[in-house]
Amino acid sequence: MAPLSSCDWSVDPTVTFNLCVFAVLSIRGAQEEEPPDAQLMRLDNMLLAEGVSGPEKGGGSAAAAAAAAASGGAGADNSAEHSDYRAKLSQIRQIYHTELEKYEQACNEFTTHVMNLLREQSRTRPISPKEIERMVSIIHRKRKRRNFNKQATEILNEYFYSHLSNPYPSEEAKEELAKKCSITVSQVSNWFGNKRIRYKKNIGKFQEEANMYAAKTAVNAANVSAHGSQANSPSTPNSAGSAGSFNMSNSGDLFMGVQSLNGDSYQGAQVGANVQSQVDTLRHVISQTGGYSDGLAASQMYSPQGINANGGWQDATTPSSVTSPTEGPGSVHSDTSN
DNA sequence: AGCGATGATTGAGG
DNA sequence: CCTCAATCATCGCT
Repeated sequence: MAPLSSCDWSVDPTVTFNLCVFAVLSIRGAQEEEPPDAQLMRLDNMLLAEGVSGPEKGGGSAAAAAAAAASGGAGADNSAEHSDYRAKLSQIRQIYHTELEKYEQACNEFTTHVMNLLREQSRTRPISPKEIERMVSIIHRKRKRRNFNKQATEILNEYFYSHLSNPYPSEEAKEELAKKCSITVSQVSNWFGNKRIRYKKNIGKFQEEANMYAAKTAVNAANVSAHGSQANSPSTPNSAGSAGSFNMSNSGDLFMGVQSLNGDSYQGAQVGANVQSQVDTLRHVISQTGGYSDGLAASQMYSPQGINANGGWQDATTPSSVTSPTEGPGSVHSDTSN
């Protein structure tokens, strides 16, 4: 909260830089923009249809005024009310647009300032155009937490649960996930970090979810490898976001994750493990959904095998570390670096 | 308003 | 730099 105020535009650019980005972005409470999310799109459309394409609460002076106007104008005579409303609306619209203009101008100013800083920095260290571009895109994005949309969450969950034995996506995988979910790689990292911890903390709570995604993954996999019968995909459109597109290259994870609880032990049988895992998963899920799945018993069913007593994921060999350094230095948390 | 869920941040440890 | 763990801040539902 507070540290933002300590933004100093004249110190070492390297440090100052990010601070300033944050400062400016949070100071201006202007428009909520760039909603990758359907609900916001709807809201935007609504406002558009209303004639005031604008912000919601908070910085939305226009919106507030609109509300005031609406309630104030009500109760009057019909025709008078009408013209009154219209006048106020246009007023609001005007205000909105001037504010918007101001905002954009400030935004541009800041952007050029940032670019100047970057140019300055480029004297001491190499700065790629890509980096500059990224910065600019950061500036133009509103920073406020938003839940990921359903599809993104589904994609992430599918990956998580199908790699339950080692839920550490490589840099590459992260990038792919990020692309699919329309979020940044850092967000993917955050998500997995949170997920791992929260899952581990309360496995029982996630049982249902785990089963659900296991089933889903199994079904998808089954569809994909549906004995080569192409074009026979049943009504499941299997939209771009579904796990199928992950190649299931590693469905062995799912295999391990699920089956070791039955004591079955085709451990080494890698041949056809793909299909085997699907069958297993389905069987498991069926037995779960079909009968007595209760929290306690369930909590032993799934992943625990992957987690050791220390609370680690047994083989914490994090492959993500130095796998494909597409991204050089400066890869921090949060989209600051993206 | 209260509350749980969830995305982001921070600090420690490797 | 990554992960974990704790924590914060906001969302979204009731």
